[in-house]
Amino acid sequence: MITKPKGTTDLYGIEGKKWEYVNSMIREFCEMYNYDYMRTPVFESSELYHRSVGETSDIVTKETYDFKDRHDRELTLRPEGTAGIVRSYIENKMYANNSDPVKVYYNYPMYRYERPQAGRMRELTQFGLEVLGGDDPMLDAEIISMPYRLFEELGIDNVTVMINSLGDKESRDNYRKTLVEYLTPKIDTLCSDCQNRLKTNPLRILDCKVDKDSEVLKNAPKIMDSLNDESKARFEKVLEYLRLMDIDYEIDQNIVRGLDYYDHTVFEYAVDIPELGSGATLGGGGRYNSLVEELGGPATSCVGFAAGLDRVVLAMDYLNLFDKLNKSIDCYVMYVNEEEKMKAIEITQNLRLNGIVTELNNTNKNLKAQFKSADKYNAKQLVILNSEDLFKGLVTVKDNITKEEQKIDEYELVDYLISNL
RNA sequence: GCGGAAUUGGUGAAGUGGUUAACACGCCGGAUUGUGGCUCCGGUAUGCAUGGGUUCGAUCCCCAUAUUUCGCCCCA
Repeated sequence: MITKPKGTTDLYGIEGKKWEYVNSMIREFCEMYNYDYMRTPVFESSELYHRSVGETSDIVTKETYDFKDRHDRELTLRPEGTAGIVRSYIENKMYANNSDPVKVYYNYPMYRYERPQAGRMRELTQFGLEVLGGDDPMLDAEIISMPYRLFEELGIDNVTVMINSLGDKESRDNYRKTLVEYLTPKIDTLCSDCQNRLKTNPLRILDCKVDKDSEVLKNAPKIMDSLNDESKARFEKVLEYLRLMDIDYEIDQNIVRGLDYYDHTVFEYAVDIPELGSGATLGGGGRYNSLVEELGGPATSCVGFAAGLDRVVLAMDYLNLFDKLNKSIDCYVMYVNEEEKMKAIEITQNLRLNGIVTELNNTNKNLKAQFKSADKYNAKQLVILNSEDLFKGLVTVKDNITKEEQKIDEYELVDYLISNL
């Protein structure tokens, strides 16, 4: 038997309904905020991801799907959303002829070569937001507030925004230096992973699960003390706007995010769902004011967010937020013989075209089986055809809740059903 | 990339080196020949993830592979 590739999933039945529900909520929500849908290719030049993500972590070397096509082009399956959108922004000169920022959302599959676990797939779906070409702290607050409200709308209402500022490049470089100077003499007290991180990505030590409670890290210099005045004032503005929008936030100076391109605001959504593990997050993002330039565009300030929907759906499962998705249809049409069947086909199409959610007996079974089938679909009304009545232009309609039954003129069926649903 | 655990019909699962692989749900058929949901009766794995090996004999023991899952790394 051929099995699915590691870390992929087949989505069908009730699981498919859950995803459709979340997707439609995302679409409605983003349109309410006047963000446009944007889609970029599933594969891009490998160079794009190498340059955007940076070489400091394992991401590019170990966790992308790289391949060569038939003309030896080096390509990579999209591992995240931002790089492709920035590439497209530059390539299509979306910065020209537009004094307003470009606001977009996306919601599509990504590919990462990782060891799968629950809620962590090789083919995963991410939903994200980007604002390209806007430096106002108001936009940081907008990007932070949107997912917060969306989670709320979906029913996940115990979310806290964890927020921090890395400051501008100067501030961040200062801090990195200060931190490395502080930690280097104490290197022996760090876990072995952190000893490596000290060289490769020192800020991530703050995030370490092993060392997070150690005295050394508790007494480590804080990033706020390294921010210059301008960066500090900027951060204060973001917080002020968040309060204005009544967003529940907490400052966490250990949030650094993994990638090089972030500056100023960084944030994550912490959610308290025991089944997802302690310290679980539903997504995060931040400001990236240098990425567009690094990829060859004009200096452009941007801020963005992304969340893995696998985790969002899992979280909603644990909170029983999909209960209302139980399938139900308006009407089920029953027949037994061929003459009735032909009429049934006609009637069913007519009902469907009039917006009545209708299923037609598909199995040529006896009536008993058809009743069971109708119940399986939670049909509200049953249309039962029989040859004698058809001859008189009548059909039987049975209310599947009250069990009351009536004979209706076939031409009045649509109106009757609509007024009784 | 590293380490641990798991895999038996459509589903949840019991079980054993030796002729017929429990039980339950679901599904199919009948009691009931065109008005059901309850009940009763019957049928539902030529098969125990895949490929090798050990054995007189393997679903069971061994090895490999695949997938799932837990932890680490990483987390865009």
